[in-house]
Amino acid sequence: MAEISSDVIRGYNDIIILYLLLNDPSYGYEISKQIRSLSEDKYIIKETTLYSAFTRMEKNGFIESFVDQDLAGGKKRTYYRITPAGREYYRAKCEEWTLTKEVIEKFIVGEGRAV
Amino acid sequence: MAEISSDVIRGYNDIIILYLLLNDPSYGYEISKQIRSLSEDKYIIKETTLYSAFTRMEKNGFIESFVDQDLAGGKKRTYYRITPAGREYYRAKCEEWTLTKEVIEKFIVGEGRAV
DNA sequence: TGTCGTACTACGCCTGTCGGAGTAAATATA
DNA sequence: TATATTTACTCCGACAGGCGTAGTACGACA
Repeated sequence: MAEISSDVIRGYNDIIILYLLLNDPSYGYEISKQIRSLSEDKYIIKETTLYSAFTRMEKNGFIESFVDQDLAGGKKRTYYRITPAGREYYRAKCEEWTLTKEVIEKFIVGEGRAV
Repeated sequence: MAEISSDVIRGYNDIIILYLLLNDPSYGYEISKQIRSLSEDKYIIKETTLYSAFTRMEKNGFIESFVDQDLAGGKKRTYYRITPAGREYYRAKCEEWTLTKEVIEKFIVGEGRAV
């Protein structure tokens, strides 16, 4: 089966992550599991990709972090919350997606057609 | 208006170029004009991107080049022709596109919906 | 006792894209 | 006739996101 390559997904990890933060704050491990289950195992984000996206998007003001210190065993967990700028960025990226999709589909030969 | 960013198009330039070689050989300048007109000016590929894609794809065996030496004034023009491996690569990339589109659309909130 | 799941961090490489500059001949415009 | 634009590339180096590898540390389960 075809796999999703890193070059193809590049530029979309941001919106995938932000989508999962639209309603509630969340954290790395949970988001990675949600991406996996929502995509029906078709896309499994790499940990390094995910956490570096958090760092970058926080730097850009699209998300904010806060730490839950009170987990069992004194463990901590870093949550992320989407900011208004992040919502705006998400909206813009969705528009860009629509446009990009239209453009790319002009260069795709549909299934069943001879190539 | 939303613009197509380089991160988003990354990974699709190959299929855009190969699509334009499916029926006939062509060359850089013509392909760049065709991309522009077919996309209705929504996507204008950068020259450096285009020519480095040629180099890379030739190295990978997806296209072959030949030179027309007989242009007016002794000018030459480098044409590219898609190979069977290139057709196979194009087909695979189209499949990947279908899959990727399905995945990404699970993380997109449609127009008119509150975000 | 050891492996699996949870929840990360750090380091550095790879690759496609792009900005900028340069070359040079043909054609269009003033 | 002089200048600008179009055609048709080439070279170099920078950038940024994704990813491989490794490491840390705790709890649960068998």
